[in-house]
Amino acid sequence: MINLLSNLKISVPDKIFIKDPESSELGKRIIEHSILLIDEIGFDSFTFKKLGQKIGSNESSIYRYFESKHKLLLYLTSWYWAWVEYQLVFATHNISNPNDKLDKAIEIVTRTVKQDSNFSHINEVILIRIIVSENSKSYLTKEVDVENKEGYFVVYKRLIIRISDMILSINPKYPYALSLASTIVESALHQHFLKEHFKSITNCNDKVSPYNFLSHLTLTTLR
Amino acid sequence: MINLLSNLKISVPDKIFIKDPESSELGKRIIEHSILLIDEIGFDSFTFKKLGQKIGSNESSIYRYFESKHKLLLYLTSWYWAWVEYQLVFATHNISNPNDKLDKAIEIVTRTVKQDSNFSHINEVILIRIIVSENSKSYLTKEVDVENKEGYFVVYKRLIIRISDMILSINPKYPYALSLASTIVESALHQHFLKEHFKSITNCNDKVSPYNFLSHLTLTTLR
DNA sequence: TTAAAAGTGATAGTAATACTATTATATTTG
DNA sequence: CAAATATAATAGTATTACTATCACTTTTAA
Repeated sequence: MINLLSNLKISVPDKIFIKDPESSELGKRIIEHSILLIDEIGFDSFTFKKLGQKIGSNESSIYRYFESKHKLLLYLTSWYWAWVEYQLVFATHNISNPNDKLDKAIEIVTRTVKQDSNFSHINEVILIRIIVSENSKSYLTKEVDVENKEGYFVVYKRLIIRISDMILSINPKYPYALSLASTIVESALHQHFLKEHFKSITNCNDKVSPYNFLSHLTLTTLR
Repeated sequence: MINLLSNLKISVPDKIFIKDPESSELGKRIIEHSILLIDEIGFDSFTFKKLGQKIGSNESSIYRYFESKHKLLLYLTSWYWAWVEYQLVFATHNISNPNDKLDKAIEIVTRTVKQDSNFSHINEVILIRIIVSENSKSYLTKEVDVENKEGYFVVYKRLIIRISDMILSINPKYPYALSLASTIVESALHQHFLKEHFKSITNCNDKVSPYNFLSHLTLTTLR
């Protein structure tokens, strides 16, 4: 998978950026270090000025790639969901048993990676951490409907629909396939958060993972 | 219930505020209009200056009640969860059948109210709307661990634990009671959000409610 | 090969934000 | 009636989230 992925470009809706950060060295440094800096200080305190200082570049140069830090966050979240979608499609396409297929999908959307590898400038281990705490901020805004029309959330929605289709192929009569799929994905992130910060309201810990919980929940519901 | 609640003071951890907004007219106006203004322009654009203009008062006066807009959000979310907790305890305490009890609890955490009534200065219909889009911003911060130690999230956590206990009284061997409880509460908000903004990834709509989905999910899982 | 175009960096400037501090005035309470 | 408390008004600060301009360098295209 490593070699395969390193030749593959994860595709992000192109209205999100002004200039494709994959198209230049500076662009790649912006992505690489924005992930590190958001992880370090949080998205709320993150600014293009601070990022510019980190990468030895100028604030104004970063604005040539993204019109705001919100758009940069949309880029990172879209990239992440596209990466998860790729892994999900790749890992499930040759599984014929519908239960096994869905279970593999749940494994992929719930897991955290131990080490990054595939894309030289993107540290996936850290990217997951920022997705857990920042993903929902990408859509919990007053502009969500406008941005949704612009297609900024297509990757995320497509992933949910893929999982929903897997649910329906196990049980075509299950009436809440989309809601269950969106809950699996959202709860996976939420349980990872609780495990780190609100341990008293989750059963997840070093031994029990969000995968164990969500896999059990889904398969008992559909049985 | 209306008369009962109007004599009851919902209790919010007192470290959240500098001066109790319930203790004065100005304090009540701050709460009342912060709910309306956050609903109108979103928490990100909300400022104490704008709120001051709305209520014909001064920015500096509002700072005597809350040290930041983040603390005000913590106040509103704590108030909301305390209100939900109260309703949950009240509505379930005389139900002896564990399944019915949990189902009632799910009904309460998933419902949106049609009209407000109980607390003159708090519009609960609108408060729920802002909880759906702003609740997670209260804890998705770099300061969450410090604030958790200060007790800012006790109400929310206590509610989850109550639901978890109800789950365990149905099935004491179910190993994910806390995670299921936290998922029910989180998913309830999330499905309400999807229903309004990302209709293509939820089955909830005017006819199917988050309650239908989550009640079905929970009861089939525990059966 | 050379001229134009594109990319980057540096500097400056703006309106708004998220506060803090001070002083004056009004209201409540003992 | 004096003292304490609450509120309002004003000013000030550092930072944010940009926009604009200009200079310099590198790339590309004729």
